[in-house]
Amino acid sequence: MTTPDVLMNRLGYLLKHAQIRLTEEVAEALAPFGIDGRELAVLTVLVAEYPLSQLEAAGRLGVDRTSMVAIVDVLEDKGLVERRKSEHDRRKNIIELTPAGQECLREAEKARGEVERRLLAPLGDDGVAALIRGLQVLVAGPDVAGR
Amino acid sequence: MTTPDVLMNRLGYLLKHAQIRLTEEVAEALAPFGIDGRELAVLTVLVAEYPLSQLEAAGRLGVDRTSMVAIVDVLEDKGLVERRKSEHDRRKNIIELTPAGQECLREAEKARGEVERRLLAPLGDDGVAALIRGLQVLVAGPDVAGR
DNA sequence: AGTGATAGTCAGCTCTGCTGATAATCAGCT
DNA sequence: AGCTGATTATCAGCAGAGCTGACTATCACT
Repeated sequence: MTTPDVLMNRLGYLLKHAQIRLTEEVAEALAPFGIDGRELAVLTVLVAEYPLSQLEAAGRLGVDRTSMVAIVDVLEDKGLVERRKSEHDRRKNIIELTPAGQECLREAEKARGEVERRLLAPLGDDGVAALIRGLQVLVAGPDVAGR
Repeated sequence: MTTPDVLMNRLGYLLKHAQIRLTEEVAEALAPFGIDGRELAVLTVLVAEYPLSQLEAAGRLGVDRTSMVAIVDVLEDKGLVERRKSEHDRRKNIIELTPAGQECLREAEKARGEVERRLLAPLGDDGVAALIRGLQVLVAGPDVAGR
């Protein structure tokens, strides 16, 4: 490792490369299911208290509404989700998991969890909790501090 | 915040949005200096035990050699660094900080540090150390566990 | 009926990062 | 010295992700 110490304490460097590493490992683990981490996140968020529209799903994931169009296109081509016009508001596309999508979600989520556990194993439970907590503070600002 | 809890524990979501947030805040803090976080990282890494070539700098930052060309172009246009042919190996471009670059590095680095401290303040010293440690493990694999 | 807002879609732009090719230079071998 | 293969910087071009702006269909309110 030729990375100098000064970089190993820079938050920007660490976040960027941690994400690269995680994305690679997750992509490898999800390859057998024919999806990537971004698509799995969409499948995950679709299981909610009520059926979500594209815009609602996009909002929960923090992606753009126009990006969601392409992602749903791909997932629909793969037979994992279906678009359905909402009966209450015909502007909305309700996105529903197909049975294949539910199966894919279950299995892929299991594989993703194993990757995370493996990568974080050296940290121990306390270390993992502290990492998650730190990232939550970064994402949400100080509001989340009291959780 | 409409983000469901299930996402706030997903490493991928947290890493991505933590990086987005940090990039925004750092960009704002660095705007007065006319550089962004990526360029500041290059300036930082140039201060080393010996003068670095473009390839060496790229290696330390984990960016591609072809990307480094464009970054150095920009920094050179801004008058912060200068390319100089190595005398020992005329294939290499030695990248040197100009006086303006050194001044910019000092001030910008101070501003970046303040942003990080502010964002991480709710965590306390122990929380910050645990976050850094967790990210280092993610980046470097389990080899770093014993540090 | 009419007006303004909302949801989905599409075309097109930017940014980043990468591959592949090229020219200059170096190092090792004969 | 000459030849060969590797290395450095550069450039053109491609792919992915995210965004803006425009358009259509639909809704909510008056």
